[in-house]
Amino acid sequence: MERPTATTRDVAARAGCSTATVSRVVTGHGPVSAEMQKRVVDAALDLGFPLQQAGNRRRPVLGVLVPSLTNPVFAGAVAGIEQRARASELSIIIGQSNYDTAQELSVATALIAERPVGLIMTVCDPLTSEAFTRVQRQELPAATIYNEDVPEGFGAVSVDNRAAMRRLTEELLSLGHRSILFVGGRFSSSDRAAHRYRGYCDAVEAVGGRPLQPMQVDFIDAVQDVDLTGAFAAHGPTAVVVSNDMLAVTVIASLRRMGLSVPQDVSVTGFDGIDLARHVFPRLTTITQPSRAMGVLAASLVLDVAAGRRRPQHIRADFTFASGETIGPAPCRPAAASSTFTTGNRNP
Amino acid sequence: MERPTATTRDVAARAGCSTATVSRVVTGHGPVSAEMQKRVVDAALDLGFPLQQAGNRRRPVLGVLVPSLTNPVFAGAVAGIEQRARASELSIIIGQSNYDTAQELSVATALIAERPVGLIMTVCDPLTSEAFTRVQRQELPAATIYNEDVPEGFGAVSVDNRAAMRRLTEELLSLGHRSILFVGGRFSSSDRAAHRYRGYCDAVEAVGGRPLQPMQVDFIDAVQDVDLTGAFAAHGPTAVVVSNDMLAVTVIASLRRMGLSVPQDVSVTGFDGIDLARHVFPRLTTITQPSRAMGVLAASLVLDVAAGRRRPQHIRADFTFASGETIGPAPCRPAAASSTFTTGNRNP
DNA sequence: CTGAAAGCGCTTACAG
DNA sequence: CTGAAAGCGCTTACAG
Repeated sequence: MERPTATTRDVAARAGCSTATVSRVVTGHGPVSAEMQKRVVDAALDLGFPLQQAGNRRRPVLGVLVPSLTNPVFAGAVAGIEQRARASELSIIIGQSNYDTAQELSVATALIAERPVGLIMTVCDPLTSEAFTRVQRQELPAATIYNEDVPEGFGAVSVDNRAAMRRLTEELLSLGHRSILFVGGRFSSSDRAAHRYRGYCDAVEAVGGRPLQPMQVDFIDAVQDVDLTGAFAAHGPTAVVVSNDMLAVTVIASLRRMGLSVPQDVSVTGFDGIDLARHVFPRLTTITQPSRAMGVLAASLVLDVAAGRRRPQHIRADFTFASGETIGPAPCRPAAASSTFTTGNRNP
Repeated sequence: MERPTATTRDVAARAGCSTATVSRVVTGHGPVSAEMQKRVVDAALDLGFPLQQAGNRRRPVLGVLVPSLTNPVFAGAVAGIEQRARASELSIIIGQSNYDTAQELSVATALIAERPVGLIMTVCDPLTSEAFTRVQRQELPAATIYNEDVPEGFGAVSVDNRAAMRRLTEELLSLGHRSILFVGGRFSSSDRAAHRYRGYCDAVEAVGGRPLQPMQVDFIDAVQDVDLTGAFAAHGPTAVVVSNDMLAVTVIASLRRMGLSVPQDVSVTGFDGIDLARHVFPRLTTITQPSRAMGVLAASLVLDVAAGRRRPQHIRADFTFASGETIGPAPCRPAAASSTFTTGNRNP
């Protein structure tokens, strides 16, 4: 894997010139005749001496750490980061944590070792993330994206998750729903889910209701079936607020399998606003985050900080309420009372 | 952005030792006392001298070039590549071409300049891609993923796109469909689409039919609406085979807007088998490619070639037919005859 | 435009 | 364990 790399001396010998001339060709600094240029380049290619078209030295890189690339929210942000990085002639290096704090730490360590110009990351939870504190210690220009509870002095780009989920829940309350279930990723793996749950609680408590316990789902990206029978038996919810679109689509499929139709029997909302949410039927009611733009913003911030042009700051991106077809008026009779469901529930 | 980096000499001065000792601490080679280790590390941190925990040198990298990260097919492959690369202590560097040959070339050039251990890429079309030939000239361990028509001696991982699309089309033919429309990305941006179209032709011609002209859509990833009115007016198809899942979901939404229901009025198939395709309603009938596994395979191949353990080879991954609910028997009366549609078509 | 030579940053046997 | 010194790969004023 490591062939003993040729040196400028080797190239000089083969090209019949001095190492100085080789160096001039390689760096692109200093005058070289076209003839000599060609001889040196040929010799370099023959010997496999690293000599790229323009700028043979590795470009500075920007490190990116996300939970998963297969969730379009993160892929969208990364796409934005890549676009912004490329505009500044930077490459991006990517690692995935798979929503796991141990992997998060090892990937962050590896990214730091690449000596990136800066780092952009979504960690499980900044309050507990070792990866996060390690990056802080490095005093590397860095910003989180999507995360909440990021300390001052560290960059951050996010929407107001709590307010956004409150908005969604209020929509359901105004449609008459009084038993609303929250389904999200495990809070220890996603501070976003935790904050969204708080927004749900805000809305429910504001009308004098009592929030239900959150249903936390283990997930990586392969969205499995979600077993909602227990929660439906216990609470008979007429609506489910789900903490992200991918999971919401799965929840809808699970409900359908339970014999419940959306939105007639149960209303469902998502969160993120991935492209597909707009095209599925029924169209998902959700909160849209400008993922790609948030990626661009985060990259710009980190690059500006790295260049000493700006202080790290917290940026709140605007979310929008994406009206869809997955919510409707609360049915008179809660879904849990439907025969399909209660029958199914008697079985172990 | 480029502060004049401190040298070993500076660190040595501050730590009160020789440059040799500094070098030993930095490289981790050679004996150093715990006391001295600490002094040098402190001095290095104070001066911002690059000195990471373990292995301060940049890890070798694997370059990855994909059309777009926001299409889950590519994100899935990249996730697999990242996983495999990490297992070998490599980082991955990523670039997107946005399905554009010019960007493809500039990104490829940038990736080559990073001196990667190897390169994995999906190009618009290997037969015409300058990026592809440039990588070939570099004699860098490399493999395409998803692409067809890759020359021998270059690695490749893909499913048999033509056979897979033939399989899908045959399914529709067996349901009685005789006017089937092919909708895909522009062939100049996607050799996959071109090959899939051939598979469609194979199936149609095998039953003595005449293939329709392909409808080629410009796309990046923000899947827009697809205007199918012209094609429906001209051919009155009872089925649409779409060259990827993302686009298929958009096509279904467009048909719905035209007042046509799937699969009652029109059958639709996708291609790729992205996670969401399994969960949307009606469940998409499609071909599933093992994207993540293909990413792992491609990464393994390139790493093996780089290590001299294997020759570049072409690997065909198995596709599976994913039965769904978006296809049904051909209706007696073609969809084009529906009143909604023909009326709309009279307007300019 | 080119090379000999000085120099820079880093590493590494060689002494002690 | 540590340093003085030699050395390596590369770059860059300095002559010509």
